[in-house]
Amino acid sequence: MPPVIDHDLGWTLGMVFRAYVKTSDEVFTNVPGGARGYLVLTAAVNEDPIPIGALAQRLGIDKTVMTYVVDGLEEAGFVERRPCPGRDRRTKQVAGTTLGSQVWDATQARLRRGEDHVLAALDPAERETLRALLQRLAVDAQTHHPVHDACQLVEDLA
Amino acid sequence: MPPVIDHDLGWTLGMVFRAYVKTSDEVFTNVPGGARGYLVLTAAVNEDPIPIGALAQRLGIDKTVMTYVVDGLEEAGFVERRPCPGRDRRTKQVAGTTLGSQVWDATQARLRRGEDHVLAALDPAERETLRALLQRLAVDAQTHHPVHDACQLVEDLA
DNA sequence: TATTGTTATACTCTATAACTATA
DNA sequence: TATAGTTATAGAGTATAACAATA
Repeated sequence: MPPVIDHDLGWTLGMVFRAYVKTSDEVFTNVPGGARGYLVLTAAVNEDPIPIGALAQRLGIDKTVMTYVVDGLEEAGFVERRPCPGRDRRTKQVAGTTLGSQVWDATQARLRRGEDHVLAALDPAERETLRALLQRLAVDAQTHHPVHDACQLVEDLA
Repeated sequence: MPPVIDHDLGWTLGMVFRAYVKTSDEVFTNVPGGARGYLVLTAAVNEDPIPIGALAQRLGIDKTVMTYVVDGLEEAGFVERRPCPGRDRRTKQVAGTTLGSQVWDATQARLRRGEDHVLAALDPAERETLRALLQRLAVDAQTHHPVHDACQLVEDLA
């Protein structure tokens, strides 16, 4: 019998994702919150600051999780919470510090090697193709806010 | 500032993986063990039977998890544990039942629609490309047994 | 009353290790 | 003594809901 499993999207995605997570455990030892902390740090250092809640939604992180991820990064001195410029004093934004920027740069380099490890089976062109396709799916999933209305999906499947 | 996050492999993989998991929650309501149960069922129904432990390793599932996944499938009557043909009476293999086969067929169809949902942003050719690339990475990760020796990776990253 | 961010609780996973029966 | 499968325990992770401050 042929290896049916190899064609299963769930299996392939899961295997690749877990391989990435394993690698990231090694890469992100210096970043509180691991891969998720790195994600927040990336946004804080490189992107325009937005309210914490909005960032959580954008990254696909639960807002309660976001709180202690930011806690960890702030304790390490990589980011800091600031009041938002607007006049709504409830909102805070997360901004990267100089130290955070340096750490991010260094981690970037390590990450690239970690990713090479995961993508070792593909040549450079294929890696780019994969990245581009995944990016489109991810952005699509985020904008459509995945299957947030499960009802519609259930109908689709019926 | 540009959206740096969108280019992060960890973020894209995570988003797509979670979108898949969400969808699979809807698709696999009739399969004990969810996506993982379906994986085991797929192997049991379609592939040559191998010892439980070997199957666990092949699917990337922990052997203790495998036990209760198989428990669930067996209670539902979708698979059954059998002694292995060889003479080692410790090993058992998981074989799909007729009912299991029928359930698998039906679930297959639902799954395809669920996957279409996740891959909606890509055209048919792109979907095939993505599947093929992921498959190669997954098979590679499984054979190389991911980063099972983290030591070597740590060296690589140093 | 609704919303932002935080805290607290409970629950679900998963990883570890111990156990049994064979070898 | 080592291995296949199972069981039991504990720890990490996550989701839910309640909370304080502001709107």
